[in-house]
Amino acid sequence: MSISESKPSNFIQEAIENDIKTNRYGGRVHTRFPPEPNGYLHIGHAKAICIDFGMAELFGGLCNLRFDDTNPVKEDTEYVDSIMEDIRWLGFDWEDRLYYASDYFDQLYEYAVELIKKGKAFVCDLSPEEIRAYRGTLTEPGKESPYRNRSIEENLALFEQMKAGAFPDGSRVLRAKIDMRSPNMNMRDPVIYRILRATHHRTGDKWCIYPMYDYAHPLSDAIEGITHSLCSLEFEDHRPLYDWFLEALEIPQPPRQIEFARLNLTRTMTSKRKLRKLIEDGFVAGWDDPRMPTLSAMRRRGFPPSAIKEFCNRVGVAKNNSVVDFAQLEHCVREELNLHAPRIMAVLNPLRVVLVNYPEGQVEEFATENNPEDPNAGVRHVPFSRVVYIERDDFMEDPPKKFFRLAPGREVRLKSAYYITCQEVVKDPQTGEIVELRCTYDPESRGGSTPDNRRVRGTLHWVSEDHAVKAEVRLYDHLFLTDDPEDGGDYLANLNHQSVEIKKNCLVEASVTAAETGARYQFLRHGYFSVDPDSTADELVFNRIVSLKDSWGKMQKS
RNA sequence: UGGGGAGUAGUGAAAUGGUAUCACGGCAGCCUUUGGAGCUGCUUUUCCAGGUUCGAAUCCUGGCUCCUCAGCCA
Repeated sequence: MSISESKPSNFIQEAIENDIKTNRYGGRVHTRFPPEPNGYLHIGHAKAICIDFGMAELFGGLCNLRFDDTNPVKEDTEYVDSIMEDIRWLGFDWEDRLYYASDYFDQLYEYAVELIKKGKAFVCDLSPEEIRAYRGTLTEPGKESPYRNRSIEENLALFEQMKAGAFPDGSRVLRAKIDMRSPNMNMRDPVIYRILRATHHRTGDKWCIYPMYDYAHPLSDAIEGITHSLCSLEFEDHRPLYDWFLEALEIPQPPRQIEFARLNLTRTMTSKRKLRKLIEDGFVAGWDDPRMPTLSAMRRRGFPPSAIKEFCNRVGVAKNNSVVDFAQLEHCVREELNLHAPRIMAVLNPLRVVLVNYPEGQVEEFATENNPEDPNAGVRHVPFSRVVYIERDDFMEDPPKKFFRLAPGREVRLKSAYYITCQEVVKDPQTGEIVELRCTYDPESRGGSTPDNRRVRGTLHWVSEDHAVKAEVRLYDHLFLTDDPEDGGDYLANLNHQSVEIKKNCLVEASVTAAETGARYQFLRHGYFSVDPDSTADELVFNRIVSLKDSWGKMQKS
């Protein structure tokens, strides 16, 4: 099956197909992903990346990475590196096509001179406040600047002086001469160059004038030979301006801007300012705290990049503002990990179990499958002995009807090992807390089944006391309690104060001691976990990526 | 209230004048050496009102609701 058949079609794909059919760009498809290096990429960017690179891939075209760095006061090279890392992690490749809008500053300046010569741009001396006042409102037309009809020669001279640093910051701008009466605010003689003395992360102090996005973007696209410039919906009413620059400068085969709705997720906030506040207030540890919606956080948490890509494919491409259920993402993560994550046994809340009739000092090894979904994953051997630990939640002294696990007098299976029956519950005389279970095992049930084929309802995971290793496990939950973090108007009020639970004394199978950072496992009956970089030679630290679906847990809640 | 967009099950998407389809979620059942996974079934939809048509989610007219634009941000 080809890629185009496995994905539902969308309007952008159709538009590109049509352009190919009509030979609009000589059959070429060339897109670009244009981040501003002013912050970390988040899950919303992942959708844009998948669309930009994905469309090019689908049609055998190319996608450039271009940093849209036209505002030096906001941008930093620190972000450049993290953005590249995130895109690569998602599995996309811009090959040798790494560009910066700042690479084009000279060319962009020449284009501006050309606009002036064509009488399509002018230097305006109005202050920012005056420009705002002259712009008019949504319902009233704007007024033309008194500087609008300067001669070409004067504009040329002034613009050159702007570039040369003759004027203070903010004192003058270069504006496109379009239409102050346009109902589209973007066409009311927009500013295209401003004076700004700031050190640029790439061009240093070479420039004291910088182009605006609306001007730099279409021309950067044109310079790179971009055919389809895909962006989000809020740029829809910038499109006439995008086209205006290309037409004014008589760009042949001008690129075409197509807008799509950005991704929103339930229980997720992507506002840079608000996320920063969560960090500053110490609510999360940083931009890569596994609860954050950034790609670096998702990577640390253990989300497989393929799951994120699959998720982006599934949510589709459309023009309506939407909010996708986080469960959809979790589903993609589980689907991927179910197929590929090796299984191990880990006990998060250990309860000691002594098998009273099992010989002291004896150790057996039981073969158990690494992944029942993947026959090629093989088996491993787990050690078993007289004292094991099971999950505290897997025992109840006075169990309700549908509890299929261990209880006094009841028999259950220890996965791949033996059937055991609970004979005695040992409690702390002071607190009444259950400290130990004394059970018998059935030697006939070796490997987990008996000759008489009798059934047991429950199968528990376990670890051997003498062989298990201690680990820290971090259980994550959503950062917000409400689907919409802004519900009620205050996102801080909706914060989930139990969004992380750190469990210090977990016991995991010795087979994972050598696990590398980032390795992903399924902890049997719990969920999927990855090795956090906080792990040391002495102790592994695991992040819960996502839990397994838990029908027992669900029953208990209702 | 000017301009630009968008309205299809709870959520996201498809259907391009011809049986409203898919995924997620929820619910029920089957199966199970993971209460996982898998399988089966159910759940539930074209913003409203007119019109054109044998036939409308799709075309036309009018309305409603939501998003978006008044940075020398991107």
